[in-house]
Amino acid sequence: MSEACGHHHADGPPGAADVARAIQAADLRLTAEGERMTPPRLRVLELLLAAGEPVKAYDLIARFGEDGQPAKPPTVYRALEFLERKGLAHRIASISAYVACTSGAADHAAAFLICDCCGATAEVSAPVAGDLGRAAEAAGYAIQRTTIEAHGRCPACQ
Amino acid sequence: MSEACGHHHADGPPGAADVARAIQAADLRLTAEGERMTPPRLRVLELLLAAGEPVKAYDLIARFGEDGQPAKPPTVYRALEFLERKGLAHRIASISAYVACTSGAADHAAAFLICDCCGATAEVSAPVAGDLGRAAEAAGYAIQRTTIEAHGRCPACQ
DNA sequence: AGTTGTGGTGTTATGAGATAACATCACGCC
DNA sequence: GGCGTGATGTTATCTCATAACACCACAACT
Repeated sequence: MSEACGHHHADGPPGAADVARAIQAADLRLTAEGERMTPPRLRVLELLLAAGEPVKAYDLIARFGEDGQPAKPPTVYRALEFLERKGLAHRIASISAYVACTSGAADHAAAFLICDCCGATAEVSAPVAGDLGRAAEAAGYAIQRTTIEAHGRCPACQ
Repeated sequence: MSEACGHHHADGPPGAADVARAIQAADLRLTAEGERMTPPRLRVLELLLAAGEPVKAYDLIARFGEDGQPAKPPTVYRALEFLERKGLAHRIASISAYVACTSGAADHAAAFLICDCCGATAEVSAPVAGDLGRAAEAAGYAIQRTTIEAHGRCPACQ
């Protein structure tokens, strides 16, 4: 995904300390909500956080085992569904990939800026009340969730 | 796709006359641009227009032959890619489906309101210059294309 | 008319993404 | 201890999409 172009990119993956911190925060939040951070969920979240960019489901499946043993697809897909439901991860539909949430908010709509050159993504808060909301209101639609993804070039790749 | 709920829905599929009109307009525009409206492209556009709602690729494949003979996947996917490139159809990533364009504009970014109950969709013009554009500018991203899809309930299904 | 390049189509095969169905297990609760 | 619920393990399968290659149509040029 990354390094499709020859550029130098500043944002490397987060260090182990960052990952640990995010895991702990997630753990706390789940416990507070009466949810369980089980081993497969933890593992998938770990992989997403460590990647720091969108990851394909089958890459997660391949990386799942500590020893290189792949997981079975449902194991990972179930973890992803849970993480997404809890707002800890997001699916990026336009590239069929998954990414750890970088917003602190518990339950939120997200939007993404995706670099087609290096794969970097930036999560921004979804403009729920903005233009799209107005269009929906005009058409009489009651919106429940949104998929908002913008593709282009990140600052480093321009 | 439609009729998942028991409601009555006003917007039926367009009649043959509407389809014919849209086809002719598309044909004119392609000719003007030096592109060819070949049989498979025409057939796929016809199917999309007749459906009047998002259609799965393999449904197009199944319906392709006049006599019930399915097409080969590449035939339909190539037609879809062409139609999308020319702005005559759009892919809706969040449900992996395709829909005929209902905007007259030749080359445009689109956004969709999708009813999870009955499958109805409304195409609205993408808010390129709006919130998302501002977020992209703030993050230094140069946007090339967008995927904007809102899911919820259409007026009839609420 | 022959030739050649380009873009489109037909066909086979396979790769990539996701889920259904069912057995089993862990845990809290009474 | 017995039960209900939610999570996991496992097998199989389904859906979505594209690679690769042969062949064909058509325009442009000579």
